[in-house]
Amino acid sequence: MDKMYKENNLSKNQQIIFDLINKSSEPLKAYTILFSVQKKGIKAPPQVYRALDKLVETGKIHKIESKNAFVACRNSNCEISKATAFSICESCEMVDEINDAKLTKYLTSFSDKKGTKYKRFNLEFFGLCKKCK
Amino acid sequence: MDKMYKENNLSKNQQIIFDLINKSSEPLKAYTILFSVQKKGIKAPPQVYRALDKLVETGKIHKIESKNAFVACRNSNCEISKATAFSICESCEMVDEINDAKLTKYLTSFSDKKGTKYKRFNLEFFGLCKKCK
DNA sequence: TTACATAATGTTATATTATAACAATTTAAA
DNA sequence: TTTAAATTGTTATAATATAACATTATGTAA
Repeated sequence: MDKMYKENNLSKNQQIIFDLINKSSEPLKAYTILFSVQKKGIKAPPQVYRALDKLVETGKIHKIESKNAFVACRNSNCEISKATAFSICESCEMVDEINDAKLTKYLTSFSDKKGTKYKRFNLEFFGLCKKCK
Repeated sequence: MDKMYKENNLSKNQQIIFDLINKSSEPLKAYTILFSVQKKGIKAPPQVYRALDKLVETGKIHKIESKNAFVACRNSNCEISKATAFSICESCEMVDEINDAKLTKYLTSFSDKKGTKYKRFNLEFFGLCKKCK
């Protein structure tokens, strides 16, 4: 049978779900995604979670842990999600990815009191966004 | 009736659940806690979640967002959980609270490109702990 | 002390988030 | 072209968390 996808490295379900997240202005939850893509034939949670897992793994999206929700990566510098930072508005729930070279460098090179370095971090800032202030 | 608690500022359920988390060497999940405290009369999820919420609110414990689990605060400097940082071992799942004044100061005073400052942050580092390395 | 507001508790049911397990198909590539 | 790996489809269920409501305990102020 003809190949069903090839233009890029995403599979059909991955592409559908990435597109949805990518054009969203806010973090999307797994079941919100599920309901949105049912018309496209994605009918069950495992299909969504598998695509999300892969997209996270490849750095195309990030999971906002404090919200159990997903955003598209806006930052070519966070190679495969080793170093992620977000600002989260406590009022409107808006999430922005922070792309700050100095911050990344500071945290990437951080070592704790025992001298241990870490290969990955996730940082979530909370406050009020410009609109809500 | 006689007052049931007063030695400190925690209620009965809060104290039971705090004690359990405080003496644990690893993060505890809500349902693990629930099973552990059923013999003490705490029988339903809302009782656990309410105590956890209050303990988080007052800074006695922290939630490890990437694990949906809770640890006791080991750091008198993270006043009411405004500035939390943890190291998480990807192999043995061990979690340590990081208490590093420079790090805290750096992140507390961080402002993004638009000049926005944040009133709270949570940082999770991932890597291998000393034992697992 | 009594009366009142607030906080905490107990309880049932249910909502939300996530994975296990297995069969089938598609893809890449040897 | 046949084989391994990745992806998909599907059903069921596990794990995490909250809604809603009734009751009791606690702190405080009249």
